[in-house]
Amino acid sequence: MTSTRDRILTATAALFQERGYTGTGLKQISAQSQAPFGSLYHHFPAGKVEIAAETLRTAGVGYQLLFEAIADNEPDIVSGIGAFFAGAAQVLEETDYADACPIATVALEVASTNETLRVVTHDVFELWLASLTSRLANAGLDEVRARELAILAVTALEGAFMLSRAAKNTEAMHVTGRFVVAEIERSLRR
Amino acid sequence: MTSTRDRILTATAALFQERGYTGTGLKQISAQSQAPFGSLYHHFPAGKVEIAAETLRTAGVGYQLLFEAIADNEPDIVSGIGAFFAGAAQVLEETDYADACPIATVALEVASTNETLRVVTHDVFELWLASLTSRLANAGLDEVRARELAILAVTALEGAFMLSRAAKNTEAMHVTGRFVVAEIERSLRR
DNA sequence: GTCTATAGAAGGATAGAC
DNA sequence: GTCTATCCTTCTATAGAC
Repeated sequence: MTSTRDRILTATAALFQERGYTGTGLKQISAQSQAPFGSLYHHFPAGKVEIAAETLRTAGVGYQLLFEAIADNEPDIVSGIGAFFAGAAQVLEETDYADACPIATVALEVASTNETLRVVTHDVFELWLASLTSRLANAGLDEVRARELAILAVTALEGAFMLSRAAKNTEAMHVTGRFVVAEIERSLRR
Repeated sequence: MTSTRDRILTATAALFQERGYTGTGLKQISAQSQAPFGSLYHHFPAGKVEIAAETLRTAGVGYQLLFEAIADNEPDIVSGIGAFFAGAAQVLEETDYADACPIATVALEVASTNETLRVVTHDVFELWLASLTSRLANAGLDEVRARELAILAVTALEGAFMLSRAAKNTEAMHVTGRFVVAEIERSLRR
């Protein structure tokens, strides 16, 4: 029982992953979400930018919940992050390298061209960093170190998505994940 | 004495950094390069994809030369990579976070939508990895470890560009750069 | 050969029928 | 209030004037 509005956001998120913001047309969103074209403007009067902003915020929260679900299934934060990188690699393989980060492509596209959306992508990254920082701090790290490691994890993940998708293999995701895990382990042992 | 062809490639690289592939129009390229619209098709008969492919290859080599120039000015590979991250942060600040990686945005946009350009972005990343791997191997690391560290450096750099541009600050670039430098130092000491 | 003018398709947005 | 048909702009690409 998904609402039209939800279908629009889900379809847009998938299109953003694959084609980015400028590469995604409203007519594509209408087709893929099985929503009549007019419904787009009924639910999002401000048009494409409003759809994009809502999609990014929703997908950003969804991605965080996915991480937390995976992390909560693991004994500690280290294996939680390891499992997340491994899961990302597996999803890439299973979807022919289409299902990656719903924010990344759009973040780079809008950083210098659309201030409204740039702020939304920034907010999503900060949401992730805050969540990860607090988990690392709970594991025993001081706040400063926890945030630094969170930043490393997110930047490394995003860069690994980029190289893995370009290469159509998971080498970068696996290698990068191992480094991040090792670095966090080392910090915790200190 | 820059040729029309060179001006087209330079202008396109700048537009790709700021707006990405689908966000860049041929008319913008024509205007920014001060080349008549017809000249685009004179020099690149296959149109936009050919311009993009040439731009990515040229900018990819240029970026590698920039890294090597910086690295050759430093006493060792560790401070070379440190200087590169620091330089990237400085350029971001000086250009209001517009002048970043000429490949990154396009790489994510085309990964699932244009096989020709996907391969070009992959080739550029592999060029960088090969160069960096050989420098790390020359510094004393075995080939496997050298390639792993090269992958970490490139993924971390690309992710740091993404978060720094979204945030309009250099925190991610500085933090990430320090981790990469520390990791390489540790490997070399072993 | 260099460049302008335009074709044909696709983009976002909107008016108004029902 | 849902949806279709259309508007105007912008896109890539090309034809042909000079």
